[in-house]
Amino acid sequence: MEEKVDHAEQEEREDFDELMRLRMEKLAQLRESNVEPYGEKFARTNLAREVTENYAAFQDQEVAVAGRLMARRMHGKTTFADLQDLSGRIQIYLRLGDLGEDAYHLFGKLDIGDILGVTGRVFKTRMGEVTIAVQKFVLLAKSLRVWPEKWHGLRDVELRYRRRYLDLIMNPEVKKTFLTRSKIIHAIRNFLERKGFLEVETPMMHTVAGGAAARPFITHHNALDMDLYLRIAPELYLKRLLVGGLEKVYEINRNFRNEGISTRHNPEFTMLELYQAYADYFDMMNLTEELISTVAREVLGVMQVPYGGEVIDLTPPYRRTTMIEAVRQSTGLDFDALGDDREAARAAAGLGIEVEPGDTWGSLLNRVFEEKVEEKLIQPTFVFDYPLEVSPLAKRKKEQPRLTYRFELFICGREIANAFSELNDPVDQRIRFQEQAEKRLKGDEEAHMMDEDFLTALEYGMPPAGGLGIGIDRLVMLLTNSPSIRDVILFPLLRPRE
RNA sequence: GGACCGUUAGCUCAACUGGUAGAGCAGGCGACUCUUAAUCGUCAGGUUGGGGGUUCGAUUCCCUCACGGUCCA
Repeated sequence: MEEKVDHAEQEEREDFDELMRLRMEKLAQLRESNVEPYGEKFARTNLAREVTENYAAFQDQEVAVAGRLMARRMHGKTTFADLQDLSGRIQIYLRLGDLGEDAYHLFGKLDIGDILGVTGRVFKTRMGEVTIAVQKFVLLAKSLRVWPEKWHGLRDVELRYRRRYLDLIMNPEVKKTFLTRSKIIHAIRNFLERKGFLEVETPMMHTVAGGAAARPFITHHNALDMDLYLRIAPELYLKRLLVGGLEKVYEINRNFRNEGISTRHNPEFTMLELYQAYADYFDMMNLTEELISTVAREVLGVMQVPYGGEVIDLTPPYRRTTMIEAVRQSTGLDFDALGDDREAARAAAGLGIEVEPGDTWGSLLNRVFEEKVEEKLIQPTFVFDYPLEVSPLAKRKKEQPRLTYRFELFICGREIANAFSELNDPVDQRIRFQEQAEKRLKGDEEAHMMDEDFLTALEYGMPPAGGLGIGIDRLVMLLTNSPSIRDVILFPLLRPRE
């Protein structure tokens, strides 16, 4: 066999093994016989599933479908093969007599993974399978790589993430999960649209990383010669829009947090945040219930969803409890009865909680809740009235000033939503920032940064408002019964190979 | 960051207590005009993740590095 120039170049590639070399040779042979291996537009008439599911309508009709060659069964002068497109698979049937010597021989030279367009008449085989008797076919893209095995598919978790495109083809449930994810986000947008919320986009690159307790990623702007932070939350910009009179706004977009990776954390993740002027956190509870149950109904058609070993009932209303009450029920410890930080420290230590020097009544209440209660909240539960110290952007509770008008929603022991009556008192907000700044000075890298520009906005006057954040990835995990956040993010962050 | 588990052919997996690295699928060649994990024959395919050590001999035991998974922080 004569060496082709491009072929020789390709051979120098390290990952160019024997099997790929064979496919490159086929590619050269195709071009030699005037068959272009990378075709152009193909006018398909139907998706595979439309044809297989409506045989009565398609019987004896001519259809044109396109897809990837996933299996081939050759019997001398006839061949069966499976073509897979977005909708699913359909069997195709080719006969030497129908196609002629050249075309039939060409089909024999194709490989699993090649993308084809076929035209033919729909019929049913003796075994009852809806099949296209191909009259002509065209090669639309030659595949140079060997595809995973047809029966066991692609199992290797690392390869599934690194080559998600293979995962999507080989594992139908993966495609289903991401289609569901898309429907969920679509349903949320529709819901908020109906409620009169305006979708906005706020900066992803911040000069002050605010709105959450988290370490940011740092990047650099060359022309301005300054460091910028990838946002950890859009909160402070969305509230500026409340000052600007937009009244009901939301954003669904990425946040970036420079933290560890786990089954529940990816460094970039998708968050819904919304703000409604003249509302409070109880309005946000109602809205949260309505949103989640509406999405479940519209996307899944059911209110009971399996997750892990549990069945979660998303039918509103959800259980509501204060944090103090939740802690009392689980541990018997009543924080209402604890007078000061020292008493709280003694009581928390009695529960086996490790008490640190700077701990206060509020920080200990939060810690006891996180360590003793959170994981037990399997069915949807609103936990409200969070301690002041851990809620620097929430409005202080009038009759209990160590608490705030804040709640989180827990499902399957995980935080799904976080909301408050927004702090709109600029003087109080400044004090909260100053307290956070002190924590930063003491080495707490997750403490909030002082944001003068945001304070300026508050000083102009922000209407009282309810604000809500929902972690979209975690919601999708719940609604698709996915154990890892990597199962609902198409390209989760991985260290590069080699 | 820590603990544990994993990494063998393109893919999915074997290989006992340390003793010549195998199979299926995919691939090449051949046969076959309703198969569907098609079938039959035949051939080829390996730096056992990288490096080091112990040993007459290492996929196997030890150390180390890389990547991934699970749990914990």
